[in-house]
Amino acid sequence: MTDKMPIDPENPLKNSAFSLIDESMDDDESKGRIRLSNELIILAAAERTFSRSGFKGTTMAQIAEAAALPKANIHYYFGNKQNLYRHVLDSILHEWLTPMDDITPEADPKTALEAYVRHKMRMTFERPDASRLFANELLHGAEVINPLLSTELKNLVETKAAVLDGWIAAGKMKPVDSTHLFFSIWALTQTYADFDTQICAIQGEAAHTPEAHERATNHVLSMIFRACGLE
Amino acid sequence: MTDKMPIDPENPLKNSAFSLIDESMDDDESKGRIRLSNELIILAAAERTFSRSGFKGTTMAQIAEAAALPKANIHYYFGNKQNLYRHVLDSILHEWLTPMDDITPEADPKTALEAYVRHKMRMTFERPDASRLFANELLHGAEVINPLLSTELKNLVETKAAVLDGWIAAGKMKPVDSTHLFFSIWALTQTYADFDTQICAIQGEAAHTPEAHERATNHVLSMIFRACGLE
DNA sequence: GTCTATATCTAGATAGAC
DNA sequence: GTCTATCTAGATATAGAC
Repeated sequence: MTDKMPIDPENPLKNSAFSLIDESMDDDESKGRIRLSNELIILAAAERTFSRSGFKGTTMAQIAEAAALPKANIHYYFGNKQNLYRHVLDSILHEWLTPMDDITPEADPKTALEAYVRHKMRMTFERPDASRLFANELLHGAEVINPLLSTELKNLVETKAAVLDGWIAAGKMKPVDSTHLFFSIWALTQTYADFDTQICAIQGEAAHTPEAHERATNHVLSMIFRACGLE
Repeated sequence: MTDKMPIDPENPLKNSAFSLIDESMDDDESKGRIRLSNELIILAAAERTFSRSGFKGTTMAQIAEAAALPKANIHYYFGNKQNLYRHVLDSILHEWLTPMDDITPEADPKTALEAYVRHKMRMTFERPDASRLFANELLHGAEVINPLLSTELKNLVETKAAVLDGWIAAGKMKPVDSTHLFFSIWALTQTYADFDTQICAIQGEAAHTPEAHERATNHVLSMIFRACGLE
């Protein structure tokens, strides 16, 4: 399974079932070129800033500075802080909840799990801010995304856990608690973004080199494979 | 290894090497009974409130309400918000960084790791607010505790990783990346507190029953044992 | 030692000139 | 469509009565 193809943050599976935004005014045609470009700049700046300081900890002035735009423009484009936050979360959600697609009854367990874990690790290293923003939202009760978690995510996990149970029943892998295995995969992978501070404190700046990323990926893969008796 | 003995939040290993507080005015004798009692009430209220809403998201008024004391009293006892936060973090740190003591060269790998994992899982379920507060601090760059992480914690992990490497060299367990194994244990255990919202969304309120706690503990133990070839 | 009343400051939001 | 100047709400912190 390749580890090369980078993830394009600007193309998160349009028309996904997951969305926090009410009016689907996503048709880019109706927006001016400048507006569209500025919105993307603001969203990127907001993701970085919210990620570092949380919702309350972030000020509109900080976002404006990060976007190199006057503060009032942020309000002009997104109305208020809450609404901007929802848009940022929405742009992350698609990517976060979709890479499980590889896990199907017909797939080979080792190949499918490796693809999934590698996908999660790549997201962790390429978009750590997105991971931390999502983590922060969960950590504080997920007021905004809870509705989506208990419907879409719940269904998704139940479906995929059933696939794992099928593999186990067919003797293709060792018995594991399939639902908890997903919690474990999320925990093992996302910790490299969410608690990067701690990892850096222990390993130093070297934790950010490609070699360190590969070492981490191999470790996590090994954990999952051993858990499933796949090596 | 027993899973029964509860952790006493009011007795976190006095005289530990880890501390964020400058003046060691911890000698309880010099403080009035009322002051001491009120300080504990405030610290507990602050832990809950900071945990739910983060540092900026928490207001002194919320803490005062949770402590059932007038707002001005919080300032009277702790001076300002920052200082109160440091005290709360300090009271958590001891517990967080010490339960690795069981991991010594002489110990049996399976017994020692099981004790450590069970200890972490118990803390996760008994003091989820403390776990989330710590997670939040890391997530946002650990401005307050970074100094301690890159000294005390770094040393601790290096020492304990060497113990694991010794076990591996002695053929007592399968080769693993010992440093990353600690990251994995922390991630696997703390996820049940930090991302409880997500787990609840998937498993429902049943996630909070003793049976669910046991199921989670067994799953995590199994993950670690299989990773180390200990079952 | 306790708490009410208040000063001060910060940040979200907007009016209105350009 | 852009941005300066300003309003207002709400939070930290404290002065001073009890």
